[in-house]
Amino acid sequence: MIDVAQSAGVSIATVSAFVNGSANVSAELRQRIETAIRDIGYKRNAIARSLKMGTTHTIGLTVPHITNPFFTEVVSVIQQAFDRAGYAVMLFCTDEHLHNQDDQIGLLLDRMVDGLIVARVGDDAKFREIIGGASVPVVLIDRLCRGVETDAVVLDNRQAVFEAISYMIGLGHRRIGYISGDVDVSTIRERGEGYRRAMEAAGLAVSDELVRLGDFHEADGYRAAMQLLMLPDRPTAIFSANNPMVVGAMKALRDLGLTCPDDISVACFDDFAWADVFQPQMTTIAQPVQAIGEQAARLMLDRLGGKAPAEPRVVTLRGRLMIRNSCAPARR
Amino acid sequence: MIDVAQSAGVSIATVSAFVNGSANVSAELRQRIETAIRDIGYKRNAIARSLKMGTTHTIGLTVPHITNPFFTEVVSVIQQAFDRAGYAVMLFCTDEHLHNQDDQIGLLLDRMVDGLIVARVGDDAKFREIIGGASVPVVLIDRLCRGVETDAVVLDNRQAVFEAISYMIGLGHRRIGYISGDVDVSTIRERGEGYRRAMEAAGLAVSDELVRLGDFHEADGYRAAMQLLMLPDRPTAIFSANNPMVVGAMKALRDLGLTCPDDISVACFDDFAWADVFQPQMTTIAQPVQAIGEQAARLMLDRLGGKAPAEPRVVTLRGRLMIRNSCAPARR
DNA sequence: TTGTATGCGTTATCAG
DNA sequence: CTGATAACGCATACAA
Repeated sequence: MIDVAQSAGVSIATVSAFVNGSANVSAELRQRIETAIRDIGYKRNAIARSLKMGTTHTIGLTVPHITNPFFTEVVSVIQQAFDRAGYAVMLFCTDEHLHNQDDQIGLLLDRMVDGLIVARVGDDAKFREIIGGASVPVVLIDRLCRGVETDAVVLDNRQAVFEAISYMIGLGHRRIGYISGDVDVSTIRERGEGYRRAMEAAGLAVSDELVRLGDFHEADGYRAAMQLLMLPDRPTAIFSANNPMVVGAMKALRDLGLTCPDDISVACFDDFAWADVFQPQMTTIAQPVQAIGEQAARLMLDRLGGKAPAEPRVVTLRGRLMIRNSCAPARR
Repeated sequence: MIDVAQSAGVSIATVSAFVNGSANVSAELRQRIETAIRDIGYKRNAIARSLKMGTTHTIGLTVPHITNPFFTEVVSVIQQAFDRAGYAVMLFCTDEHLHNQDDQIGLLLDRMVDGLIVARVGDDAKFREIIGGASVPVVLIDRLCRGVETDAVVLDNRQAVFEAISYMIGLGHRRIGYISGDVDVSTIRERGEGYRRAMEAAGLAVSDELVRLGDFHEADGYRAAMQLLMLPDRPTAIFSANNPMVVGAMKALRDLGLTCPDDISVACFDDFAWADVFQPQMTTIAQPVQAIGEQAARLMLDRLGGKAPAEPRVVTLRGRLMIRNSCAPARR
C-alpha cells in the first residue's frame, strides 16, 4: 500500500480512503491510484486490517462430525449464509472429544474470530469456563449446555421422538429397542425422554435391556443393534437416535439375515438425501436443517450488527416425522 | 501482554520469550509470569502474531459442494490432518460458480492463508491468473486446471469409468446411457472419455442421444435420466458421473415405476456410506477419499515445511469398482 | 480534499 | 539473562 501511494504520488491515507470508499477522493487521484494498484498488484492485507479494526470477519464453527449428514447440511447452510454476508468460516470437527473441542475453540479465539457457533460435546465445567470467558458472541446449535446462557437454536427433541415412537406403537409394536447416543449430550437426553414418555403413555414397560448406549458412530449402532437382536425376547422395532448409528443397525440386520420392515421395523433421527429412493425407504425424523442454519446465522449476524437484545435468545424448532416404509405393522 | 509484563514486573520481551518457549527464562521469572498470565487471563493474539510473522497457520479450502458425499469425506480428512498439524482450515463452497470461487479465493488470499487447497470449478483464464499470482502454495484436488502448474492429487478417472462401463457391457448391455457433469471440468472430461473408449472397445456405437449433460446436481440427474428413459429405444443401463446426480436418476426411475436392476441397471461414480445397506445396493466407483485427503495435506505440509522439490508433484490415485447388485445381466 | 503521525499486539534485534 | 525499541500493514484523528 505504501508502494501504491508512492507510485501514485499520494499519501497512504488517501489510498486507504480510496480502498475503503469512505472519504471523497478526487476523480483524478482515484484514477492514478487505480492504475497504481493494478501495476503493483496490490491486495489489501486483511490481517493488518483485523489487527487495527479488532474484527476479522471470520466466524468459528465446530461440529462433532462433518460426515454425519445432519451436520453436513447445517454446515453447508451456515457456510453459505456467512459467505453471503462477507464472512469466512473456520471449520473444526471435534470428533466428539472434549479436549479437541477445548483446543479448537482456543485456537479460534486466539485468531480473533468475530463469533463462535458450536455444536458442542460433553458436559463439563471447562466448556462453561471457556464460553463464559469468550468476549465474542456464541451461538449454540443442536446441543445446549447447562449453565451457559447464550443464543441457541435447538430442536424439540422430546416431542419429535415421542411422535415417532407413538407412531411405532400405533403400528402395534410393544417391544421397541432404542439406540441412544452419549447421555451427556442434551439432545440425547431429550430424545431418551421422548422414548420413555411415549412408552409410558401407552402403558408399555421400558426395560433396561431395550435401551442401548452408543457413541454416535456407525460401529456403535452395529454393536447396539446386535445386542438388541440377540435378546431372547427380540424387539419388533428399533429406533436409532441418530443417522450414523442407524446405518450400523441396518448392517446388523443384514448380517443376521433379517429384513426391514418384514422382520424388524426401523426408524431413526435425522433425514438424509437417499431416504426415499432406496429400500427400505427409511422413516425418519427430519430436522429443518435449512432453518437451523439460517437461524443460527441470523442470531449471530444480529448480534454482530448490534441489533440483538441483551438477553439470550433461544429458538426452538420442530422436527417432522417422515413416514415411509421401514416400519410395518407388528405381527402378533 | 503488556499488562502481564507489568503485573509480573518484567518487560514484554521477556513475556514473549516465555510464551514462545524460545529463550531461557529464569525459573523465578517463569513463575511470576505464569501466575500473572493466569491472573490477567491473557491469551496470545494470533492475528498480531501473524502480522509480524507472515504466517497464519491457516489454510484455505474450497470445494464445489460440501453436501456431495465425496467432498464431505475429503473435507473431513483434510480438516483432521491439518488439525493434527496445528493448522486451522477455512472452508468455502463455490457451488460450482466461477465468480464465487474467484471471490472466495480472493478473500482467502487477503487473509494471508499459508496455503490453498482447491477443488476447482470452470476453466477460465482468471483462475489461472489468480492462482498464478498467489504467493502461497496451492494444491489442486480432484480437478486439474490446464496451464496451471502446481501440486495436485487426482484420480485416474478414465481408467475407472472404462472399467465400470466394461463391466456393464460384460453383463450384456449394449445401450448404456451416460449422465455427465459439466465438461469444463477435467474429471468430467476424463470420465466421458472412459465411457467412450469402453463403448468403442466393445464395438458399440455411442450415439449423442445416450449422453446427457448435467450440472452436478440431483435435479440435473433427474432430468437427464427422464430424457434417457423416454427414448424410443430406451437404454438398458445408466451410468452417472457423480453421486448427487444418481440420486436424481433413481428418483426418475421411481417416478416412472421402473425398478433397478430389474428394468434398468444403474451404476455411478463415488461411493457412499449406505451403498451396501439399502436396496438396490449401488455398484459404484469408490474413490480413495482417505488417501486423497491425506496426500493433499502431505503435499501442502511438505511445501510449507520447505521439504518439497521445486517442480510440482501430482499424485494420481486409482478408483475401485465396487460391484454390488444394481446392475443385472441385460435381457435380450 | 489530502498528508502526518500514532497505535493495534507481536516478535526480533540489539544493547545492557 | 533481560529490557528497550523498531517494524509488520493498515486505519484514523488531527493538522494542513
